[in-house]
Amino acid sequence: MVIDKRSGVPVYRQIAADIRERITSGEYAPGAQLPSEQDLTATYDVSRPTIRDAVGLLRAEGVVYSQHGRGVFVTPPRKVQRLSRSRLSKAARQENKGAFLGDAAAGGFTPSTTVKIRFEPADERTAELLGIQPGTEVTVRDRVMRADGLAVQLAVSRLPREFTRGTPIEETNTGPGGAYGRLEEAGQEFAPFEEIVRARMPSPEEASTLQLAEGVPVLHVTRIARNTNGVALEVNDMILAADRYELGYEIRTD
Amino acid sequence: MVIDKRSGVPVYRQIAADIRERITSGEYAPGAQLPSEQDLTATYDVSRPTIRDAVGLLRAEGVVYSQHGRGVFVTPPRKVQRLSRSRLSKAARQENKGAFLGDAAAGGFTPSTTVKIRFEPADERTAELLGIQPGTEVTVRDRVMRADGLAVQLAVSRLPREFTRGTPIEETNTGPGGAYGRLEEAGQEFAPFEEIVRARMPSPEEASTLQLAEGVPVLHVTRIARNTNGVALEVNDMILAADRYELGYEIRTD
DNA sequence: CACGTCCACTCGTCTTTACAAGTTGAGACC
DNA sequence: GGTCTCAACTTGTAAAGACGAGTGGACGTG
Repeated sequence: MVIDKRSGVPVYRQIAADIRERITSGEYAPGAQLPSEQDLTATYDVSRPTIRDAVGLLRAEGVVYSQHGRGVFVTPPRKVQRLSRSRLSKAARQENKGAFLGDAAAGGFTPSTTVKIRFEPADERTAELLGIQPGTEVTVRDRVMRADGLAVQLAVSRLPREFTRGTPIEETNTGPGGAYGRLEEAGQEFAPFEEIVRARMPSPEEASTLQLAEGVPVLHVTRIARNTNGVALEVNDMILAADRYELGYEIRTD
Repeated sequence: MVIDKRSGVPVYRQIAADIRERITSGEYAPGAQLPSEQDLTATYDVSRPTIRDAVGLLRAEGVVYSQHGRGVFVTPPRKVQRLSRSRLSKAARQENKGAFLGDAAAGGFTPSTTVKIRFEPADERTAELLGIQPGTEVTVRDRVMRADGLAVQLAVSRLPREFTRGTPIEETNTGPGGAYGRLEEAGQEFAPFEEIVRARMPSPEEASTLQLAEGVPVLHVTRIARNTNGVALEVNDMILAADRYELGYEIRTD
Protein backbone atom coordinates (compact mmCIF):
# COMPACT_ATOMS: atom_id res chain seq x y z
CA MET A 1 0.00 0.00 0.00
CA VAL A 2 0.93 3.65 -0.02
CA ILE A 3 1.15 3.78 3.78
CA ASP A 4 4.49 4.49 5.41
CA LYS A 5 4.27 3.97 9.15
CA ARG A 6 7.63 5.57 9.78
CA SER A 7 7.08 8.75 7.77
CA GLY A 8 6.00 10.82 10.75
CA VAL A 9 2.66 11.51 9.13
CA PRO A 10 -0.06 9.78 11.16
CA VAL A 11 -1.26 6.58 9.52
CA TYR A 12 -4.91 7.54 9.69
CA ARG A 13 -4.18 10.76 7.81
CA GLN A 14 -2.27 8.89 5.14
CA ILE A 15 -5.20 6.54 4.72
CA ALA A 16 -7.65 9.44 4.59
CA ALA A 17 -5.50 11.12 1.95
CA ASP A 18 -5.36 7.91 -0.06
CA ILE A 19 -9.13 7.44 0.02
CA ARG A 20 -9.69 11.11 -0.74
CA GLU A 21 -7.39 10.74 -3.72
CA ARG A 22 -9.29 7.70 -4.95
CA ILE A 23 -12.50 9.66 -4.69
CA THR A 24 -11.29 12.70 -6.61
CA SER A 25 -9.70 10.45 -9.21
CA GLY A 26 -13.06 8.79 -9.76
CA GLU A 27 -12.09 5.33 -8.55
CA TYR A 28 -14.80 5.74 -5.93
CA ALA A 29 -17.61 7.43 -7.84
CA PRO A 30 -20.12 9.83 -6.30
CA GLY A 31 -22.70 7.87 -4.34
CA ALA A 32 -20.64 4.70 -4.48
CA GLN A 33 -20.06 2.60 -1.40
CA LEU A 34 -16.57 2.45 0.08
CA PRO A 35 -15.11 -0.90 1.09
CA SER A 36 -16.28 -1.89 4.56
CA GLU A 37 -14.16 -0.98 7.56
CA GLN A 38 -13.34 -4.66 7.83
CA ASP A 39 -11.98 -4.69 4.28
CA LEU A 40 -10.06 -1.47 4.82
CA THR A 41 -8.33 -2.83 7.92
CA ALA A 42 -7.14 -5.68 5.72
CA THR A 43 -6.01 -3.59 2.74
CA TYR A 44 -4.16 -1.04 4.87
CA ASP A 45 -3.12 -3.52 7.56
CA VAL A 46 -4.17 -1.36 10.51
CA SER A 47 -6.69 -1.72 13.29
CA ARG A 48 -10.31 -0.74 12.95
CA PRO A 49 -10.17 2.41 15.14
CA THR A 50 -7.44 3.70 12.85
CA ILE A 51 -9.68 3.14 9.85
CA ARG A 52 -12.51 4.83 11.69
CA ASP A 53 -10.27 7.83 12.41
CA ALA A 54 -9.46 8.08 8.70
CA VAL A 55 -13.09 7.81 7.64
CA GLY A 56 -14.03 10.24 10.41
CA LEU A 57 -11.73 12.83 8.89
CA LEU A 58 -13.37 12.46 5.50
CA ARG A 59 -16.78 12.64 7.11
CA ALA A 60 -15.87 15.89 8.86
CA GLU A 61 -14.83 17.25 5.48
CA GLY A 62 -18.17 16.27 4.03
CA VAL A 63 -16.47 14.01 1.47
CA VAL A 64 -18.24 10.85 2.61
CA TYR A 65 -21.19 10.01 4.80
CA SER A 66 -22.00 6.79 6.58
CA GLN A 67 -25.20 4.96 7.31
CA HIS A 68 -25.47 2.71 10.28
CA GLY A 69 -25.81 -0.88 9.16
CA ARG A 70 -25.33 -0.07 5.49
CA GLY A 71 -21.90 1.34 4.81
CA VAL A 72 -19.92 4.43 3.94
CA PHE A 73 -20.71 6.31 0.74
CA VAL A 74 -19.12 9.04 -1.33
CA THR A 75 -21.13 12.23 -0.89
CA PRO A 76 -22.68 13.02 -4.26
CA PRO A 77 -22.65 16.66 -5.32
CA ARG A 78 -25.79 18.40 -4.10
CA LYS A 79 -27.99 20.32 -6.43
CA VAL A 80 -27.85 23.70 -4.73
CA GLN A 81 -30.46 26.34 -5.01
CA ARG A 82 -29.45 29.86 -5.85
CA LEU A 83 -31.05 32.53 -3.72
CA SER A 84 -30.80 35.70 -5.75
CA ARG A 85 -31.05 38.44 -3.21
CA SER A 86 -32.01 41.09 -5.74
CA ARG A 87 -35.44 39.44 -5.77
CA LEU A 88 -36.14 41.40 -2.61
CA SER A 89 -37.04 44.31 -4.85
CA LYS A 90 -40.33 46.08 -4.41
CA ALA A 91 -41.58 44.84 -7.75
CA ALA A 92 -40.84 41.21 -6.93
CA ARG A 93 -42.49 41.63 -3.57
CA GLN A 94 -45.71 42.76 -5.17
CA GLU A 95 -45.82 39.71 -7.38
CA ASN A 96 -44.90 37.08 -4.85
CA LYS A 97 -46.57 36.25 -1.60
CA GLY A 98 -43.26 36.19 0.20
CA ALA A 99 -39.63 35.52 -0.43
CA PHE A 100 -39.71 31.83 0.43
CA LEU A 101 -42.84 31.08 -1.53
CA GLY A 102 -41.26 32.76 -4.52
CA ASP A 103 -38.25 30.48 -4.19
CA ALA A 104 -40.55 27.49 -4.04
CA ALA A 105 -42.20 28.40 -7.31
CA ALA A 106 -38.79 28.79 -8.92
CA GLY A 107 -37.33 25.65 -7.34
CA GLY A 108 -40.29 23.43 -8.02
CA PHE A 109 -40.87 22.11 -4.53
CA THR A 110 -43.83 22.17 -2.20
CA PRO A 111 -43.25 24.76 0.50
CA SER A 112 -44.62 24.80 3.99
CA THR A 113 -43.84 27.07 6.89
CA THR A 114 -44.27 26.97 10.62
CA VAL A 115 -44.42 30.34 12.31
CA LYS A 116 -44.18 31.07 16.01
CA ILE A 117 -44.77 34.59 17.19
CA ARG A 118 -43.67 35.98 20.51
CA PHE A 119 -42.89 39.31 22.12
CA GLU A 120 -39.80 39.87 24.19
CA PRO A 121 -37.47 42.60 25.38
CA ALA A 122 -34.61 43.26 22.98
CA ASP A 123 -31.33 41.66 23.98
CA GLU A 124 -27.98 43.38 23.62
CA ARG A 125 -27.32 42.35 20.04
CA THR A 126 -30.84 42.99 18.78
CA ALA A 127 -30.87 46.45 20.37
CA GLU A 128 -27.52 47.25 18.80
CA LEU A 129 -28.65 46.17 15.34
CA LEU A 130 -32.02 47.89 15.55
CA GLY A 131 -30.57 51.01 17.13
CA ILE A 132 -32.92 50.85 20.11
CA GLN A 133 -32.53 50.58 23.87
CA PRO A 134 -31.99 47.06 25.22
CA GLY A 135 -35.22 45.89 26.81
CA THR A 136 -37.47 47.61 24.30
CA GLU A 137 -40.26 45.25 23.32
CA VAL A 138 -39.75 43.54 19.97
CA THR A 139 -42.01 41.30 17.93
CA VAL A 140 -40.29 38.04 17.10
CA ARG A 141 -41.34 35.94 14.13
CA ASP A 142 -39.68 32.54 14.39
CA ARG A 143 -40.06 30.55 11.21
CA VAL A 144 -39.13 27.11 9.95
CA MET A 145 -39.34 26.79 6.18
CA ARG A 146 -39.79 23.35 4.70
CA ALA A 147 -39.42 22.10 1.16
CA ASP A 148 -41.37 18.91 0.53
CA GLY A 149 -41.58 18.46 4.29
CA LEU A 150 -37.86 18.77 4.90
CA ALA A 151 -36.73 21.75 6.97
CA VAL A 152 -34.33 23.72 4.83
CA GLN A 153 -34.23 27.16 6.34
CA LEU A 154 -34.65 28.78 9.74
CA ALA A 155 -35.44 32.46 10.09
CA VAL A 156 -35.90 34.64 13.14
CA SER A 157 -37.17 38.11 12.43
CA ARG A 158 -37.30 40.86 15.05
CA LEU A 159 -39.10 44.17 14.70
CA PRO A 160 -39.64 46.93 17.26
CA ARG A 161 -43.17 46.36 18.40
CA GLU A 162 -44.16 49.95 17.71
CA PHE A 163 -44.07 49.11 14.00
CA THR A 164 -46.12 45.92 14.24
CA ARG A 165 -48.84 46.72 16.76
CA GLY A 166 -52.25 46.23 15.25
CA THR A 167 -50.89 44.82 12.00
CA PRO A 168 -50.97 41.26 10.62
CA ILE A 169 -47.23 41.12 11.29
CA GLU A 170 -48.25 39.97 14.75
CA GLU A 171 -50.31 37.21 13.18
CA THR A 172 -49.17 33.93 11.72
CA ASN A 173 -50.23 34.95 8.25
CA THR A 174 -48.96 38.38 7.31
CA GLY A 175 -50.87 38.50 4.04
CA PRO A 176 -49.69 39.29 0.51
CA GLY A 177 -46.19 40.72 0.22
CA GLY A 178 -45.28 39.52 3.70
CA ALA A 179 -44.22 41.71 6.60
CA TYR A 180 -42.51 44.12 4.23
CA GLY A 181 -45.75 44.66 2.41
CA ARG A 182 -47.51 45.56 5.68
CA LEU A 183 -44.75 47.98 6.65
CA GLU A 184 -45.07 49.72 3.30
CA GLU A 185 -48.81 49.96 3.75
CA ALA A 186 -48.13 51.66 7.05
CA GLY A 187 -46.25 54.32 5.12
CA GLN A 188 -42.72 53.06 5.55
CA GLU A 189 -40.36 53.49 2.63
CA PHE A 190 -37.41 51.11 2.52
CA ALA A 191 -33.81 52.13 2.18
CA PRO A 192 -31.52 49.52 0.62
CA PHE A 193 -31.34 46.37 2.73
CA GLU A 194 -28.09 45.41 4.37
CA GLU A 195 -27.14 41.75 4.52
CA ILE A 196 -24.26 40.28 6.48
CA VAL A 197 -23.16 36.77 5.55
CA ARG A 198 -21.26 34.43 7.86
CA ALA A 199 -20.54 30.73 7.87
CA ARG A 200 -20.00 28.40 10.82
CA MET A 201 -20.65 24.86 11.92
CA PRO A 202 -24.21 24.25 13.08
CA SER A 203 -25.23 23.84 16.68
CA PRO A 204 -26.57 20.36 17.48
CA GLU A 205 -30.13 21.73 17.42
CA GLU A 206 -29.62 23.30 14.00
CA ALA A 207 -28.00 20.13 12.71
CA SER A 208 -30.97 18.01 13.76
CA THR A 209 -33.78 20.31 12.65
CA LEU A 210 -32.11 20.92 9.29
CA GLN A 211 -31.09 17.24 9.16
CA LEU A 212 -27.56 18.22 8.22
CA ALA A 213 -24.98 15.60 7.37
CA GLU A 214 -21.66 15.77 9.17
CA GLY A 215 -19.21 18.20 7.64
CA VAL A 216 -21.89 20.56 6.37
CA PRO A 217 -21.66 24.16 7.62
CA VAL A 218 -24.50 26.64 7.74
CA LEU A 219 -24.78 30.06 6.17
CA HIS A 220 -25.94 32.67 8.64
CA VAL A 221 -27.42 35.69 6.92
CA THR A 222 -28.42 38.74 8.92
CA ARG A 223 -30.61 41.18 7.06
CA ILE A 224 -31.30 44.64 8.38
CA ALA A 225 -34.17 46.58 6.83
CA ARG A 226 -34.22 50.31 7.35
CA ASN A 227 -36.53 53.06 6.19
CA THR A 228 -35.29 56.05 4.26
CA ASN A 229 -34.71 57.91 7.52
CA GLY A 230 -32.19 55.29 8.56
CA VAL A 231 -34.46 53.82 11.23
CA ALA A 232 -34.11 50.05 11.47
CA LEU A 233 -37.46 48.30 11.00
CA GLU A 234 -36.41 44.67 11.09
CA VAL A 235 -33.45 42.43 11.73
CA ASN A 236 -33.78 38.97 10.24
CA ASP A 237 -31.42 36.12 11.03
CA MET A 238 -31.55 33.27 8.54
CA ILE A 239 -29.83 29.91 8.85
CA LEU A 240 -29.32 27.94 5.65
CA ALA A 241 -27.80 24.53 5.01
CA ALA A 242 -24.66 25.27 3.02
CA ASP A 243 -25.01 22.13 0.90
CA ARG A 244 -28.43 23.20 -0.30
CA TYR A 245 -28.08 26.91 -0.86
CA GLU A 246 -25.85 29.46 -2.46
CA LEU A 247 -26.46 33.19 -2.35
CA GLY A 248 -26.36 35.44 -5.38
CA TYR A 249 -25.70 39.15 -4.98
CA GLU A 250 -25.51 41.97 -7.43
CA ILE A 251 -23.04 44.73 -6.74
CA ARG A 252 -23.55 48.00 -8.51
CA THR A 253 -20.40 49.83 -9.45
CA ASP A 254 -21.87 53.29 -9.62
CA MET B 1 -22.95 13.22 37.21
CA VAL B 2 -25.53 14.02 34.58
CA ILE B 3 -24.59 10.96 32.55
CA ASP B 4 -27.12 8.19 32.14
CA LYS B 5 -25.55 5.16 30.51
CA ARG B 6 -28.86 3.47 29.92
CA SER B 7 -30.69 6.38 28.33
CA GLY B 8 -30.01 5.27 24.77
CA VAL B 9 -28.16 8.48 24.04
CA PRO B 10 -24.47 7.66 23.54
CA VAL B 11 -22.38 8.51 26.56
CA TYR B 12 -19.88 10.57 24.58
CA ARG B 13 -22.67 12.75 23.23
CA GLN B 14 -24.07 13.27 26.70
CA ILE B 15 -20.64 14.33 27.89
CA ALA B 16 -20.20 16.63 24.92
CA ALA B 17 -23.58 18.19 25.62
CA ASP B 18 -22.67 18.67 29.27
CA ILE B 19 -19.38 20.37 28.45
CA ARG B 20 -21.04 22.48 25.75
CA GLU B 21 -23.61 23.53 28.32
CA ARG B 22 -20.91 24.48 30.81
CA ILE B 23 -19.25 26.58 28.13
CA THR B 24 -22.38 28.48 27.11
CA SER B 25 -23.30 28.98 30.75
CA GLY B 26 -19.93 30.60 31.32
CA GLU B 27 -18.56 28.00 33.72
CA TYR B 28 -15.78 27.44 31.20
CA ALA B 29 -14.98 30.95 30.01
CA PRO B 30 -13.73 31.82 26.51
CA GLY B 31 -10.05 30.95 26.25
CA ALA B 32 -10.13 28.95 29.46
CA GLN B 33 -8.59 25.51 29.70
CA LEU B 34 -10.82 22.50 30.08
CA PRO B 35 -9.97 19.83 32.65
CA SER B 36 -7.48 17.35 31.25
CA GLU B 37 -8.71 14.19 29.59
CA GLN B 38 -7.40 12.36 32.62
CA ASP B 39 -9.56 14.46 34.94
CA LEU B 40 -12.58 14.11 32.68
CA THR B 41 -12.33 10.32 32.66
CA ALA B 42 -12.50 10.52 36.46
CA THR B 43 -15.37 13.02 36.72
CA TYR B 44 -17.54 11.22 34.16
CA ASP B 45 -16.28 7.73 35.04
CA VAL B 46 -15.67 6.64 31.47
CA SER B 47 -12.61 5.58 29.51
CA ARG B 48 -10.31 8.00 27.79
CA PRO B 49 -11.40 7.16 24.21
CA THR B 50 -14.94 8.07 25.21
CA ILE B 51 -13.74 11.42 26.53
CA ARG B 52 -11.78 11.95 23.34
CA ASP B 53 -14.90 11.21 21.27
CA ALA B 54 -16.78 13.84 23.26
CA VAL B 55 -14.05 16.46 22.92
CA GLY B 56 -13.68 15.54 19.24
CA LEU B 57 -17.33 16.43 18.70
CA LEU B 58 -16.86 19.83 20.28
CA ARG B 59 -13.73 20.37 18.24
CA ALA B 60 -15.58 19.60 15.02
CA GLU B 61 -18.15 22.18 16.05
CA GLY B 62 -15.42 24.73 16.56
CA VAL B 63 -16.41 25.14 20.22
CA VAL B 64 -13.02 24.09 21.60
CA TYR B 65 -9.54 23.60 20.20
CA SER B 66 -6.71 21.54 21.56
CA GLN B 67 -2.97 22.03 21.68
CA HIS B 68 -0.68 19.07 21.83
CA GLY B 69 1.08 18.96 25.17
CA ARG B 70 -0.85 21.90 26.60
CA GLY B 71 -4.52 21.15 26.87
CA VAL B 72 -7.97 21.80 25.47
CA PHE B 73 -9.28 25.37 25.42
CA VAL B 74 -12.59 27.08 24.82
CA THR B 75 -12.49 28.80 21.45
CA PRO B 76 -12.68 32.54 22.14
CA PRO B 77 -14.94 34.54 19.83
CA ARG B 78 -12.94 35.79 16.86
CA LYS B 79 -12.89 39.40 15.94
CA VAL B 80 -14.19 39.11 12.43
CA GLN B 81 -13.54 41.57 9.70
CA ARG B 82 -16.39 42.88 7.67
CA LEU B 83 -15.85 42.91 3.94
CA SER B 84 -18.27 45.46 2.60
CA ARG B 85 -18.74 44.49 -1.00
CA SER B 86 -20.07 47.88 -2.02
CA ARG B 87 -16.48 49.08 -1.76
CA LEU B 88 -16.00 47.60 -5.21
CA SER B 89 -17.48 50.81 -6.57
CA LYS B 90 -15.63 52.76 -9.20
CA ALA B 91 -15.03 55.64 -6.82
CA ALA B 92 -13.52 53.40 -4.15
CA ARG B 93 -11.37 51.74 -6.78
CA GLN B 94 -9.84 55.04 -7.78
CA GLU B 95 -8.87 55.82 -4.21
CA ASN B 96 -7.50 52.47 -3.17
CA LYS B 97 -4.68 50.53 -4.69
CA GLY B 98 -6.75 47.37 -4.68
CA ALA B 99 -9.51 45.77 -2.72
CA PHE B 100 -7.30 43.91 -0.28
CA LEU B 101 -4.99 46.82 0.39
CA GLY B 102 -8.02 48.92 1.14
CA ASP B 103 -9.19 46.36 3.65
CA ALA B 104 -5.77 46.39 5.26
CA ALA B 105 -5.91 50.13 5.79
CA ALA B 106 -9.34 49.75 7.38
CA GLY B 107 -8.39 46.71 9.45
CA GLY B 108 -5.09 48.04 10.69
CA PHE B 109 -2.86 45.14 9.69
CA THR B 110 0.20 44.85 7.49
CA PRO B 111 -0.80 43.28 4.20
CA SER B 112 1.34 41.25 1.87
CA THR B 113 0.43 39.32 -1.23
CA THR B 114 1.99 36.58 -3.29
CA VAL B 115 0.89 36.44 -6.90
CA LYS B 116 1.47 33.64 -9.36
CA ILE B 117 0.50 34.19 -12.97
CA ARG B 118 -0.08 31.47 -15.49
CA PHE B 119 -1.89 30.91 -18.72
CA GLU B 120 -4.04 27.87 -19.36
CA PRO B 121 -6.95 26.64 -21.44
CA ALA B 122 -10.32 27.26 -19.82
CA ASP B 123 -11.82 24.25 -18.10
CA GLU B 124 -15.50 23.40 -18.26
CA ARG B 125 -16.61 25.52 -15.33
CA THR B 126 -14.50 28.55 -16.23
CA ALA B 127 -15.76 28.48 -19.81
CA GLU B 128 -19.34 28.25 -18.61
CA LEU B 129 -18.94 31.19 -16.25
CA LEU B 130 -17.06 33.34 -18.74
CA GLY B 131 -19.33 32.37 -21.63
CA ILE B 132 -16.45 31.20 -23.80
CA GLN B 133 -15.47 27.95 -25.48
CA PRO B 134 -13.68 25.41 -23.25
CA GLY B 135 -10.01 25.43 -24.14
CA THR B 136 -9.84 29.15 -24.85
CA GLU B 137 -6.70 30.58 -23.30
CA VAL B 138 -7.26 32.39 -20.02
CA THR B 139 -4.93 34.42 -17.83
CA VAL B 140 -4.89 33.09 -14.28
CA ARG B 141 -3.87 35.28 -11.37
CA ASP B 142 -3.38 33.07 -8.30
CA ARG B 143 -3.04 35.11 -5.15
CA VAL B 144 -2.41 34.48 -1.47
CA MET B 145 -3.21 37.47 0.72
CA ARG B 146 -1.54 37.72 4.09
CA ALA B 147 -2.30 39.91 7.09
CA ASP B 148 0.71 40.33 9.36
CA GLY B 149 2.27 37.32 7.65
CA LEU B 150 -0.71 35.01 8.19
CA ALA B 151 -2.49 33.82 5.06
CA VAL B 152 -6.10 34.92 5.38
CA GLN B 153 -7.47 34.81 1.88
CA LEU B 154 -6.93 32.89 -1.34
CA ALA B 155 -8.06 34.26 -4.68
CA VAL B 156 -7.88 32.82 -8.16
CA SER B 157 -8.86 35.18 -10.91
CA ARG B 158 -9.36 34.10 -14.52
CA LEU B 159 -9.73 36.42 -17.51
CA PRO B 160 -9.95 35.59 -21.20
CA ARG B 161 -6.45 36.32 -22.41
CA GLU B 162 -7.72 38.56 -25.18
CA PHE B 163 -8.49 41.17 -22.54
CA THR B 164 -5.13 40.98 -20.77
CA ARG B 165 -2.59 40.66 -23.57
CA GLY B 166 -0.07 43.46 -23.42
CA THR B 167 -1.44 44.85 -20.14
CA PRO B 168 0.02 44.80 -16.61
CA ILE B 169 -2.69 42.28 -15.74
CA GLU B 170 -0.22 39.69 -16.98
CA GLU B 171 2.37 41.08 -14.59
CA THR B 172 2.69 40.56 -10.86
CA ASN B 173 1.94 44.17 -10.15
CA THR B 174 -1.12 45.42 -11.97
CA GLY B 175 -0.67 49.03 -10.91
CA PRO B 176 -3.10 51.46 -9.27
CA GLY B 177 -6.71 50.35 -9.17
CA GLY B 178 -5.77 46.72 -9.82
CA ALA B 179 -6.85 44.64 -12.77
CA TYR B 180 -10.20 46.42 -12.90
CA GLY B 181 -8.41 49.73 -13.35
CA ARG B 182 -6.49 48.34 -16.32
CA LEU B 183 -9.64 46.96 -17.91
CA GLU B 184 -11.31 50.33 -17.61
CA GLU B 185 -8.30 51.99 -19.17
CA ALA B 186 -8.69 49.60 -22.06
CA GLY B 187 -12.15 51.05 -22.58
CA GLN B 188 -14.23 48.45 -20.75
CA GLU B 189 -17.23 49.68 -18.83
CA PHE B 190 -18.42 47.47 -16.00
CA ALA B 191 -21.92 46.22 -15.54
CA PRO B 192 -22.90 45.39 -11.94
CA PHE B 193 -20.77 42.60 -10.51
CA GLU B 194 -22.35 39.30 -9.65
CA GLU B 195 -21.19 37.48 -6.55
CA ILE B 196 -22.15 33.95 -5.56
CA VAL B 197 -21.51 32.96 -1.96
CA ARG B 198 -21.13 29.38 -0.76
CA ALA B 199 -19.80 27.75 2.38
CA ARG B 200 -18.13 24.37 2.82
CA MET B 201 -15.46 22.64 4.84
CA PRO B 202 -11.94 23.36 3.62
CA SER B 203 -9.80 20.91 1.72
CA PRO B 204 -6.70 19.83 3.66
CA GLU B 205 -4.56 22.16 1.54
CA GLU B 206 -6.81 25.12 2.26
CA ALA B 207 -6.88 24.25 5.94
CA SER B 208 -3.09 24.23 6.15
CA THR B 209 -2.36 27.32 4.07
CA LEU B 210 -5.03 29.32 5.89
CA GLN B 211 -4.02 27.67 9.18
CA LEU B 212 -7.63 26.92 9.97
CA ALA B 213 -8.62 25.38 13.28
CA GLU B 214 -10.82 22.31 13.19
CA GLY B 215 -14.48 23.07 12.81
CA VAL B 216 -13.94 26.25 10.81
CA PRO B 217 -15.60 26.33 7.38
CA VAL B 218 -14.57 28.53 4.47
CA LEU B 219 -16.59 31.04 2.53
CA HIS B 220 -16.25 30.56 -1.20
CA VAL B 221 -17.12 33.70 -3.13
CA THR B 222 -17.28 33.65 -6.91
CA ARG B 223 -17.34 37.06 -8.50
CA ILE B 224 -18.17 37.54 -12.15
CA ALA B 225 -17.34 40.88 -13.72
CA ARG B 226 -19.06 41.75 -16.98
CA ASN B 227 -18.99 44.76 -19.23
CA THR B 228 -22.12 46.64 -20.19
CA ASN B 229 -22.52 44.38 -23.22
CA GLY B 230 -22.85 41.39 -20.95
CA VAL B 231 -19.46 39.96 -21.89
CA ALA B 232 -17.73 38.35 -18.93
CA LEU B 233 -14.30 39.86 -18.30
CA GLU B 234 -13.25 38.03 -15.17
CA VAL B 235 -14.28 35.26 -12.84
CA ASN B 236 -12.69 35.46 -9.41
CA ASP B 237 -12.88 32.65 -6.85
CA MET B 238 -12.08 33.74 -3.32
CA ILE B 239 -11.64 31.49 -0.31
CA LEU B 240 -12.01 33.11 3.10
CA ALA B 241 -11.68 31.70 6.60
CA ALA B 242 -15.18 31.89 8.04
CA ASP B 243 -13.94 32.70 11.54
CA ARG B 244 -12.11 35.78 10.30
CA TYR B 245 -14.48 37.27 7.75
CA GLU B 246 -18.06 38.23 7.27
CA LEU B 247 -19.45 39.69 4.07
CA GLY B 248 -21.59 42.80 3.92
CA TYR B 249 -23.93 43.39 1.00
CA GLU B 250 -26.29 46.16 0.13
CA ILE B 251 -29.50 45.27 -1.67
CA ARG B 252 -31.31 48.01 -3.46
CA THR B 253 -35.04 47.75 -3.44
CA ASP B 254 -35.67 49.80 -6.55
C1' DC C 1 21.42 34.33 40.14
C1' DA C 2 21.34 32.24 35.48
C1' DC C 3 21.07 28.36 33.01
C1' DG C 4 20.13 23.80 31.62
C1' DT C 5 18.38 19.26 32.56
C1' DC C 6 14.82 16.45 33.60
C1' DC C 7 10.39 15.04 34.86
C1' DA C 8 5.60 15.35 35.15
C1' DC C 9 1.79 16.49 32.67
C1' DT C 10 -0.61 17.29 28.53
C1' DC C 11 -2.77 15.49 24.08
C1' DG C 12 -1.85 12.34 19.78
C1' DT C 13 -1.70 7.85 17.85
C1' DC C 14 -2.49 2.94 17.55
C1' DT C 15 -3.73 -1.79 19.05
C1' DT C 16 -6.91 -5.38 20.63
C1' DT C 17 -11.29 -6.71 22.18
C1' DA C 18 -16.22 -6.68 22.90
C1' DC C 19 -20.88 -5.87 22.26
C1' DA C 20 -24.87 -3.16 20.37
C1' DA C 21 -27.77 -1.77 16.72
C1' DG C 22 -29.34 -1.13 12.00
C1' DT C 23 -29.81 -3.38 7.28
C1' DT C 24 -30.30 -6.80 3.93
C1' DG C 25 -30.93 -10.95 1.72
C1' DA C 26 -31.24 -16.02 1.95
C1' DG C 27 -33.95 -19.53 3.11
C1' DA C 28 -37.50 -21.79 5.72
C1' DC C 29 -42.17 -21.90 6.34
C1' DC C 30 -47.04 -21.30 5.42
C1' DG D 1 -45.98 -17.44 -4.43
C1' DG D 2 -45.85 -14.71 -0.40
C1' DT D 3 -44.29 -13.88 4.16
C1' DC D 4 -41.56 -14.36 8.10
C1' DT D 5 -37.41 -15.42 10.60
C1' DC D 6 -32.86 -15.34 11.10
C1' DA D 7 -28.14 -15.01 10.10
C1' DA D 8 -24.58 -12.41 8.24
C1' DC D 9 -23.27 -8.40 7.05
C1' DT D 10 -22.67 -3.28 8.07
C1' DT D 11 -21.35 0.83 11.28
C1' DG D 12 -21.76 2.69 16.25
C1' DT D 13 -20.19 2.68 20.96
C1' DA D 14 -17.10 1.63 24.70
C1' DA D 15 -13.09 -0.22 27.32
C1' DA D 16 -8.13 -0.81 28.67
C1' DG D 17 -3.53 -0.50 27.54
C1' DA D 18 0.61 1.24 25.48
C1' DC D 19 3.77 4.39 23.66
C1' DG D 20 5.03 8.87 21.43
C1' DA D 21 5.59 13.72 21.41
C1' DG D 22 5.07 18.46 22.81
C1' DT D 23 5.07 21.72 26.85
C1' DG D 24 6.44 23.88 30.89
C1' DG D 25 7.85 24.13 35.43
C1' DA D 26 10.75 22.35 39.27
C1' DC D 27 14.99 21.63 40.58
C1' DG D 28 19.70 21.08 40.62
C1' DT D 29 23.96 22.73 38.99
C1' DG D 30 27.28 25.99 37.66
